[in-house]
Amino acid sequence: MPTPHPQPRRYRLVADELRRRIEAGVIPAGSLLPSESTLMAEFSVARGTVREALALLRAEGLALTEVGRGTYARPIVPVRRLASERYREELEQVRSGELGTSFTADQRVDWSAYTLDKDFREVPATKVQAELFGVEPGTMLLERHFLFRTHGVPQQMSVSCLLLDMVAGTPVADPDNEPWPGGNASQLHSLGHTITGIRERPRWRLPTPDEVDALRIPGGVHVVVITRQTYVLDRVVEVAEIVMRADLVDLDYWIDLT
Amino acid sequence: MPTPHPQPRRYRLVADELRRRIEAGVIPAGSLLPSESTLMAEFSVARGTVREALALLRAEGLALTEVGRGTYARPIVPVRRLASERYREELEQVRSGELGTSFTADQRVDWSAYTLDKDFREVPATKVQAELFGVEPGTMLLERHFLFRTHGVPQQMSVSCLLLDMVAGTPVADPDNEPWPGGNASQLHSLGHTITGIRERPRWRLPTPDEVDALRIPGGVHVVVITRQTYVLDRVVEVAEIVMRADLVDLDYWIDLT
DNA sequence: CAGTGGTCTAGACCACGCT
DNA sequence: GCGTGGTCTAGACCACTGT
Repeated sequence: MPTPHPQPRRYRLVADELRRRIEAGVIPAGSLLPSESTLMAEFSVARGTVREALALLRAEGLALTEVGRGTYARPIVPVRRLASERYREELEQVRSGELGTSFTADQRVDWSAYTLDKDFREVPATKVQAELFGVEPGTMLLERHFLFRTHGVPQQMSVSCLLLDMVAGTPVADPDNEPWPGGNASQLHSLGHTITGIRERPRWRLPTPDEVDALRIPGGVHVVVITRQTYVLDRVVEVAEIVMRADLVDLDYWIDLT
Repeated sequence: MPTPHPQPRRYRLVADELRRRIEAGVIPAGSLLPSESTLMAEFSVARGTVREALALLRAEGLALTEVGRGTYARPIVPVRRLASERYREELEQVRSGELGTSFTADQRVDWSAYTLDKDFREVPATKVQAELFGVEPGTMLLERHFLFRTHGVPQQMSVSCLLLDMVAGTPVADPDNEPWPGGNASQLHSLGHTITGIRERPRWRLPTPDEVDALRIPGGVHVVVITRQTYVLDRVVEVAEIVMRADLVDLDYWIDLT
């Protein structure tokens, strides 16, 4: 809808003023904006106009809306930096055999605030999954569905798949062993596979209704979806799809050229 | 706006039906959807309801809208894979001293379809720029604004900054030398700097009015913004911000753990 | 319960793209 | 000029969240 109407465009004026107030701190982060009816009165516009202004602010990531409560300025939330280097750190741990020592102990302490919903299924690979693994469609996979929470708040959904004949009968296939100390790298190491590389393909989209529900995503917030392939040499040993609220993460990739 | 109204919700029904038609190929990619007034008649709903349905399809990336023309199913467009490995390839070229030979020649052929708008400025570093470079705010920078086109179609906007006292008086500071064979890596190599790493931080947002204008972004399409820092050892030698239509690129990062 | 946002209607005027 | 979407109004009923 690239720019008709050279005139005022009232919904823009309303949005501009609200944006100004939010950025100036007149409306502090996390606090409620005036209600739609208040805004109708203040700016002398119809409700539809107010709602268009609020929709714009939501799309810009400046405001969130909850039914029955109101629209509020986006609270300042701790953003999780998702740096590619975290994989290297995980692997260092595994290689040095230091699981269960200081670093892992620290992790465990952090884990006290974490809870994990898990659901393991054995399924034949879909066409997409097969392509990502480089195997024939129908090859059996162990599909592991996770929902991570911090202090009870849902943070991340993921589906991680392993080739079933690589894990069947091992502790990795037992959901009771999750969360696994040292994570994926450690898990694969226990199966005799040492990760040599990871490929990540991030994209952004609207959340599905399932995701809105599971992650309690407020109106106007998008999700980041990362498709991850874990490699041992040229072989893909794990395929995962990770879904997070886009406003809670900050992707950070390091490309080493030495 | 997480899900009130357990009932039909008409705009959803309209959107669902249109989505079905698009995915089934009843409405081929690139072709126009029925006009809003046609949809009003077909589904017996008010115009606002039709517009909400179309807004949803736009937000999902399935439809694009152009004023005076209509709303059409997203055409199938060649998506550019933005793989991190491309930096390694550039660097290989530079290292092997093969600029001007086959590979570069091929590039040049490709370049025949490219045009580049450029605008160089000498500016003091803003706080953000200074932080990215690791220098004091106010340090002079060469700010290079580029707009890339393929066959005349704007594809990518970028602003690439170099430390002015590193480039002043060199061919790199002359816009007439753009596009530079071999790209950034080659350019920095000519200054005696061999790149050792790159950090990229991708994010996603609505386009600014400037971006809508420069990149001719249709309604409902977002942009990917990549903040790039080019490193020589621990020193940042280039900082760039790259803006592309989100529906035309596919980010692909490889994390080597060997 | 009152107040919030979510959905929907039925009008209206305007700027834009085509023919 | 006609049809397109962009904006705007003034109503209405509903579900959800609080008290």
